[in-house]
Amino acid sequence: MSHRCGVRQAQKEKTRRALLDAALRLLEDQSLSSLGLREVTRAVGVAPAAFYRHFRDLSDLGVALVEESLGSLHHMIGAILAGQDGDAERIDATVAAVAEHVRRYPAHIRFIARERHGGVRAVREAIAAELDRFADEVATDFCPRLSAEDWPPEDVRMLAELYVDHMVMTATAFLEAQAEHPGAAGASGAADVEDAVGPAGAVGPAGAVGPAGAVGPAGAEGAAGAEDERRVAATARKQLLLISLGRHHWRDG
Amino acid sequence: MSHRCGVRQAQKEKTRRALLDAALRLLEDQSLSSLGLREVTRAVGVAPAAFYRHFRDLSDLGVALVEESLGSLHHMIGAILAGQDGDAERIDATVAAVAEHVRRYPAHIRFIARERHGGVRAVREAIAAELDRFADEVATDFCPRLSAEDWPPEDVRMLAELYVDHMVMTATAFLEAQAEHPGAAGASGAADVEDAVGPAGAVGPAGAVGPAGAVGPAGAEGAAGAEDERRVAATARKQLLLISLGRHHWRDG
DNA sequence: AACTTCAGCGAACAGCTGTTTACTGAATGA
DNA sequence: TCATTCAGTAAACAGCTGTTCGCTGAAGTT
Repeated sequence: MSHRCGVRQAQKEKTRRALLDAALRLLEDQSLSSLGLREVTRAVGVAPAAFYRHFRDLSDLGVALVEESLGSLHHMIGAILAGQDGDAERIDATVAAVAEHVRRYPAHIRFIARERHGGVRAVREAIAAELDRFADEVATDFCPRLSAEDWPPEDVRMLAELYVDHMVMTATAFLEAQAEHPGAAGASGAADVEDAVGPAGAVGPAGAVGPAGAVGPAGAEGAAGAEDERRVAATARKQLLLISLGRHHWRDG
Repeated sequence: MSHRCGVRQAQKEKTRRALLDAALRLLEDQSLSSLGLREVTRAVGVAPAAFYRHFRDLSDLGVALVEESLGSLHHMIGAILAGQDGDAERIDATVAAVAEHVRRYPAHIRFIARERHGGVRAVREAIAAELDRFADEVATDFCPRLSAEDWPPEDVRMLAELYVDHMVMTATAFLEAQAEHPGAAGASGAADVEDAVGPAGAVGPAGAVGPAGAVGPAGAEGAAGAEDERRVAATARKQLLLISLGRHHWRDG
């Protein structure tokens, strides 16, 4: 038995992905501790027992979703901090990047916002650990600029945590602004779940239950939503500007 | 029928309180959307059907909890903003007040943190509305100082939102710091639930199930918890100081 | 004293939940 | 080619859920 074969592992990964995507979609309307195992398998079209081939628990699935959801954000932040432009420009780029990220993966950041203080301990701790790593990253990326001005490490850390928390806050504010006016989102991030059943491939009652697709009429009504979004962006920019202002005068006394 | 009688209304209010308290206690370990109606009535010791005499839904109970939880905070903030001391002193007083409030009513602010982005729409909206009122209050209390420096109202609002969000963040940080090391909390806020059964007063299986009291051994191990709490307080103070610094230089550039 | 109100009761309802069991049959490896 | 692995199946388990029903008896009213 070679440890990596191919077709078999690929099909398993396929239904694993389907389970994750289905759970993420169901979690837009409820929280993880109220999500049912059968609910997820029913949405995918597999037997309830199949779930245990991939996850021990629903909280296990939740932890996997955490790494996935914050992993995508992880890449974004590196690109932003690399931009060595002026103060205001970097702020603008940051806010724009967060806005686009929320527009592209709404379910991911909704999940993070909802479960950060949610009812499942393991997921809470996973999110906290990942956000801590985020703060580390921000701190080390800011350190070269700030240590030259005699910033003690603990103050750098304090600033980094403020930035990370503010980023999460801004992201959820964008989410709420967009949630009230659906608008037209691009790739919803969740691949189609059809024919992920597996080898046995019984026709079964898969997908016949109801909650398959059905995103909505998707009318062209992005007017009010765009305005709300712009208001959130303006507030976030000003808040970051104010923080930057305080940062520049931090070591004055 | 006089609209206020006495004994009858008082007993009804008594079990209503018991339901609210029991729900708040159960919500320390799970989120509202996973809380069961029977779970609450069982904890109080009443029949499931009795629930409907007081609330239409569990989300209805949730909205009631929101007003109660944030109402207590509402009083605190007025006292803080009344203190006209210097910048650093007001910050110290604020952080200390938040810390004590969290120590006194942990379940309240845990509920707010958990359900602010939770799975129940009505509760989310109630919390958002109440936090908006908070921001209004902060803005109008800060306005006399700032409008003298030509602050436009929208900038005042921006600052107020930053303060409110930071307060919520600080409160949840305190909560997590205390949650890891239980320590000895004062009044837990939840009155005893015993003999709130009602007129019929059947002996029944009330409280015999298990989750009645049992807070824990409550050993004297407040050392590590106090240190974490002090660290959170120090960070919060510095962040508020940095924001104040930015606020003073806002109208310069 | 007779009458009305109404908070709480017990019982029953259909429907759902997580988990275990023994099984099947395609992909894999010798 | 034959034996093995193992992702997925159907069925059954006990237990729980929200909600509705008619009833009871103390509190309140006239």
